[in-house]
Amino acid sequence: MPVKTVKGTRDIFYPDIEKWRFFEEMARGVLKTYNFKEIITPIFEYTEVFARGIGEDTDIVHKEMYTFKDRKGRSITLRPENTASVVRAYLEHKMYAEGGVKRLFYIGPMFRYERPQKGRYRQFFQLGVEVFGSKSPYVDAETIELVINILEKSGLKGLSVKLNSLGCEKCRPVYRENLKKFLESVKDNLCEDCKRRVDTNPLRVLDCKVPSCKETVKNAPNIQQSLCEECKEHQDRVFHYLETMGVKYEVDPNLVRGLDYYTRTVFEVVSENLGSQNAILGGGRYDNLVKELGGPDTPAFGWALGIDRLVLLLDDNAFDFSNKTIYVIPAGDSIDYCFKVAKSLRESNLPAEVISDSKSLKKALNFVNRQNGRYVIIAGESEAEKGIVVFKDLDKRTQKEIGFEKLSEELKDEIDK
RNA sequence: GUGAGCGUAGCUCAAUCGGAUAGAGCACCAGACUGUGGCUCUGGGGGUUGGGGGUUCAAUUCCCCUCGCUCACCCCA
Repeated sequence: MPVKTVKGTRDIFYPDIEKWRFFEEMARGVLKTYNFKEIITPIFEYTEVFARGIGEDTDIVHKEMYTFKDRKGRSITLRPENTASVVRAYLEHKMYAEGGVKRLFYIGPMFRYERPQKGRYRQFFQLGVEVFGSKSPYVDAETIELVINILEKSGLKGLSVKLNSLGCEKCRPVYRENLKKFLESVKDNLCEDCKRRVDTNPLRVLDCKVPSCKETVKNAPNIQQSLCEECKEHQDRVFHYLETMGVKYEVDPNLVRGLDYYTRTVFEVVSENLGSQNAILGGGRYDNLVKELGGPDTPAFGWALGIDRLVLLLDDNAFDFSNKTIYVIPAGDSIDYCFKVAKSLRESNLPAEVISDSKSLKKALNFVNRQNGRYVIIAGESEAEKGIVVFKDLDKRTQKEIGFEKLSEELKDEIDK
């Protein structure tokens, strides 16, 4: 095997691609009904966009980016996520000047240099949304409801929605210090990783899976009880709207997200049917990012969904993979006639394939069988002379003659759509 | 970056304690069968056993290195 895909990347093709397209088209439809507009940003940006947008201290920026120098020596990075790029675009095109609320969605590949495993790839695909210009908790709730809607239309089971608030620039630092003090006092009971995190990312300790850490952290100060009045009020209203909208959720005070920019609402949807990479989407509010990147003070909310992981969960049985192609088979020197027939079918929006390379009718029929094909049209010399075709339904084991002119009309009754 | 498991034909897998020309099923190609299908029968093409090195009279088998895949850790979608 001379050349292979790069580690952590893969080819996606039939039949899996059918599931991708189903999801993508369904999601686009839903997004349209919430008045989201698509944005396509470049898959690479100046490294600075991500370094500043995601946060220098995050793992993503630290060790997971595909960064290289272009021919002029500028540092370029393949996007590890898309929020930073969308914010950059929002600012570059001064979209804030329109006033009001801006709703954008994107869909496309992201790149992270990580060790691949189930549900985790170096090139993976995300569908995401960003809402700019609203600090209303209604936006938090509705944007979450939007993605729950998409998930429900995907037919997924065994999902749970986890919700938390990380506070704002006023209450978070206070909480962070209190937590740090607490963790220092119980440091001996923590795992090695967590001992390190006490300084680098104390909130992350709350989410550690090591049993001893879980136990230790049970008595840690709870962010839910440390929220300031405004944050508390915001969260209560998010809860209220979610309940009105019929979205079921659970509050998880230990939910922290890996990106620096989140404020207040954070959420995550996990599946019990994936491996250890069980988060299929995550997101939250980021009220300071736009300002930090040099824009006007603009509150924002967004989420990103892992399409690879979602497709992994889609039930094969929910898809019709049956072969609806009408195979057009020549007999004798009738390939010209076959094309006429196929053309006619295609004009009527019926999928047709001419079998031009088969040495015999028998072999052609054999081929169709192996393709799990059902419909065959024999368009041989004698049919061409009479201006008819022979239509066969291989499942029903029936065949009949149809006049060329009546082809699409008659087939509409025969073909199972 | 760390750890574990696995790499044999296109696919799924065999190959005894280290032993002969590495086999089978499915798939593919051809014929029986020159205009009517899934069956059957016959024949055929396919492999540097992931790669490199070592031990041995002899390596798919044992050892080392390396690459790849998978899962887990870290982290995340």
